[in-house]
Amino acid sequence: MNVTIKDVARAAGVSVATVSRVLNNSAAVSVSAAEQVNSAIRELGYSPNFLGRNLRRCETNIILAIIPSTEQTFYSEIIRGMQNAASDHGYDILLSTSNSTYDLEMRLLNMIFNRTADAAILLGTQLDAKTLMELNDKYYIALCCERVEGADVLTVSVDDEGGAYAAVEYLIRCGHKKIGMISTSVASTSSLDREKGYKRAVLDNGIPLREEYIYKGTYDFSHGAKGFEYFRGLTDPPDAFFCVSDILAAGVVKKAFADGFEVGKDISVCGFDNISLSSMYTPELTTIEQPCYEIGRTVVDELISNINNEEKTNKKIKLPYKLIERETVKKIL
Amino acid sequence: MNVTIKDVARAAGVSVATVSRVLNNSAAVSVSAAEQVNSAIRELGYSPNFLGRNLRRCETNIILAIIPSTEQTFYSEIIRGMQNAASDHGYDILLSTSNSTYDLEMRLLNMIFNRTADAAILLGTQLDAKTLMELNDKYYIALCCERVEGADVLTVSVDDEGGAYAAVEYLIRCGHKKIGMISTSVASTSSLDREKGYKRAVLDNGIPLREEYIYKGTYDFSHGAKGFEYFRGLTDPPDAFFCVSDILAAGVVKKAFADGFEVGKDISVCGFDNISLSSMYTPELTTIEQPCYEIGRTVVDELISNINNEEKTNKKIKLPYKLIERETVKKIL
DNA sequence: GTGAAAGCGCTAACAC
DNA sequence: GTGTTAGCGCTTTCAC
Repeated sequence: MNVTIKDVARAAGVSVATVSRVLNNSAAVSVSAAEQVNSAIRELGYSPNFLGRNLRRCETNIILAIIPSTEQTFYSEIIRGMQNAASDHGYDILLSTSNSTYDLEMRLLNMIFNRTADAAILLGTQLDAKTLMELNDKYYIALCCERVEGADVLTVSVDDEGGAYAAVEYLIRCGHKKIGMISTSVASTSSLDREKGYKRAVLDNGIPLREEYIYKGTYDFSHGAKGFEYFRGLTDPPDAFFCVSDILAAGVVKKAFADGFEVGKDISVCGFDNISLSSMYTPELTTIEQPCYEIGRTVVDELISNINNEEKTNKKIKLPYKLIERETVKKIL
Repeated sequence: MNVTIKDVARAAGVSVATVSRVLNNSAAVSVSAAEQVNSAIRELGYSPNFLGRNLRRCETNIILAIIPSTEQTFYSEIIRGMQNAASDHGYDILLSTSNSTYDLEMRLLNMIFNRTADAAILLGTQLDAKTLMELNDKYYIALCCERVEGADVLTVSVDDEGGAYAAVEYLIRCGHKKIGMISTSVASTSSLDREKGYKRAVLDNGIPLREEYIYKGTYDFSHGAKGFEYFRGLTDPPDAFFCVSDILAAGVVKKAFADGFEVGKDISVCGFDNISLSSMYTPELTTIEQPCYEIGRTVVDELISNINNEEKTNKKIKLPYKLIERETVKKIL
């Protein structure tokens, strides 16, 4: 059943070295020999065993991307970007999901320890800076979407702080002064950076910063509604809401509607990510778009350049966001 | 840098065979030797090179799952099911996306040809029955969610026809007699099976079958609106709509609302899948739920049993659906 | 309970 | 332009 390079060599009447040469185009081979080999390959239905090749070469040309879950639909474009970039360099991207779990993430990282993968990209990690730095010393890793404070590791993400700043400033420009933010209390640098942007935009525009205007929940849809309820309970509730994700924004839109508010007329909501849901919703979500495809391409390009250059750069790259004006923000002025 | 089993053996003062034995628990080793080895492993930070192991064993314990894209959020639970089942048998699931592209799918399948993966699961394939059967002869493959007509290959999916039948019968029970169906014209057996279910339910209930009541588009959200528009253009339009997916159902709900219809009061809509979007929508989507987690577990369990038994069963398994009553269906009676 | 050694399939010196 | 061969890191007989 398992036809090997030896079988091909025998059938073609040449040595295994010659077969290997035509397989890899690694050296000149006479046309006649090449023909011989190729027809033998075809006849025998030969396919090179990469376990042998990879062992010999000490490389797999596989990059592992570890994502928390495939539930987050906005990973989809990132992955497409990764794949295209990888393909350009002869690499393949393989995905696996960690369920945001330390144990599973470690088990998957094992693939780089045991040489089953050449590198790993972490889209949201449970590991701390110290561990990450140690890994980065011995292996090729990159962070994507979520940076880790203090980790000097190649990181590619959107400009979270700038995006949040733009969102809030847009809300202010539309006439809003009481702006609530729905963020998360989970350890997430993207949320933290977006909070920074929110605060800076508020302050820069001469609006007093109120701590009670920042609600922190989880990334779950239900926390959109919970956040909205929380704000409605305040004596002086906000009339505009900046959410750290579109899922959360959708949550407040749904809850607000259920409570009799017309979003985009009575109150305003702005999300972040621009996932496909955002334009499927009624009303359609105004949001900050991440350049997902570009993010994916960039991590992989940089990671492979690290692999090839043997001089890790550990760049921290922030790609530009884009404000997408749709229907959930009311222009008061 | 690369510490191997030899280094461990040397450091522990034993042979590589002994190290291998403690690594795999494959044979009795004296406690003292085992301790020696384990501490050497710890000291040297040794991690076995799986390329060597896999080459030797002719197996990788990796199952490749090829999905069209991660955009379809309902794969998420399927994957979780796959992972858990795989983990129970000492396997890992790796994902890759084919973008519904023949070339990319083939490139990924290459991983089973070149022994980088032990088996592959196809969630919606571009390959035809003949190719699939040939692959199934030489390798371990399985189909998930989408069967292929005439392919005698292990297949696990929801009971598509039964689910559609249940949806349409529910609509009828709620008092509807004019039921339109929004399906797809792409080659998809799940759509075809759901059409069968629709037709059977209509006929079984003494309602005449009208060909113009079946609209065929793509899986794209926009085709929900297009389908709705098409139906509104009919001289005698339906007042209930069964959609082949929740995305499509969401499309008709949004369009209907924009056109001034109150879904769940003026007209009814029922989807399929029960993706997370369905309960985030306003109104929330009535739909047919797929047992995603179970589907994932089942394919992997059966696939691994095929691998172990050396006697492929090629079962065709249809798992039960569940009607989820929410807000988009009006009860006329 | 342990070690020596063959060999998994492949690539890449090296010699011719 | 081609063949011989060592060896990648590992597991597993086989002998002791």
